[in-house]
Amino acid sequence: MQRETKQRDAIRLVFEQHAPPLLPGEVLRLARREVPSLSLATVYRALNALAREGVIQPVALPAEAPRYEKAGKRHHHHFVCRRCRRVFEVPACAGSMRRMVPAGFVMDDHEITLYGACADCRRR
Amino acid sequence: MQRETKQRDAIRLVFEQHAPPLLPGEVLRLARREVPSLSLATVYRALNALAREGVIQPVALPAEAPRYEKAGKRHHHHFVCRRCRRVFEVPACAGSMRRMVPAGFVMDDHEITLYGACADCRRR
DNA sequence: ATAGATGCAAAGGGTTTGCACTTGA
DNA sequence: TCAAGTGCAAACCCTTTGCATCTAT
Repeated sequence: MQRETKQRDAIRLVFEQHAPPLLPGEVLRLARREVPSLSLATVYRALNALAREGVIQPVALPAEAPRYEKAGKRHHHHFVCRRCRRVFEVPACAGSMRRMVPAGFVMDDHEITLYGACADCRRR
Repeated sequence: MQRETKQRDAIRLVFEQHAPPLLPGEVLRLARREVPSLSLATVYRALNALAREGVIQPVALPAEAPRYEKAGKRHHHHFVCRRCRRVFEVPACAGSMRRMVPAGFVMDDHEITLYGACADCRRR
């Protein structure tokens, strides 16, 4: 990503304006507000480039297609609502994971995903 | 899955003999030892059926294709070795996840995945 | 001017499905 | 016997890629 184009600006803007991790298709839909001619291929290319540059980061959730969110957030995890399928940021962490690591293994990262019903779906 | 066929027996057997979560392709390879003519389509159909029946359960790991393992194991999580890509069972759990749940949300399940180097890869 | 970026359509990789044939009960 | 199960190939869905065109520098 060496040039500044209106497509890439639009895609970067989407991540500035949306906190939850987004699917490529959602990025396309949102960025088309700025650039209606935007194609999905360009979105994929931009997502890969922006991720390589560290502007956004991939968010892999179990049984979910890969999403992306703005990079540089502080440590957090995600909550997946089983009803509306929305993904929420959870600013907390469980801590004590070190003791889960089997003897002889070395852990360098961990991922926690919570499942359940979000507040909105709960009310209904 | 109402009939007993040699294909399905072979697939069930694979899960009896292999603890770590398996990919469909691995199931095919292993089950072909019993039934060489086995097709991938049959594996997929059997995996879906066995999962529906609760004989096996899907194991969804972030950024990994869905795997399956024998159902009924006690609560555990998984460790993914970044070097050899093998998946290990971790019999422990971090506990204290309740406090991560945002106000108004209800959590009914959680998934923890640890990443790093397994003992074998560590030695090298 | 020209290398990089875009859009389209085709190609890939993994999973599912339609259909004729086979087989368990 | 005959509905359920199998194997094959085609269909699907999502992501990547080839290529002609466009455009930022």
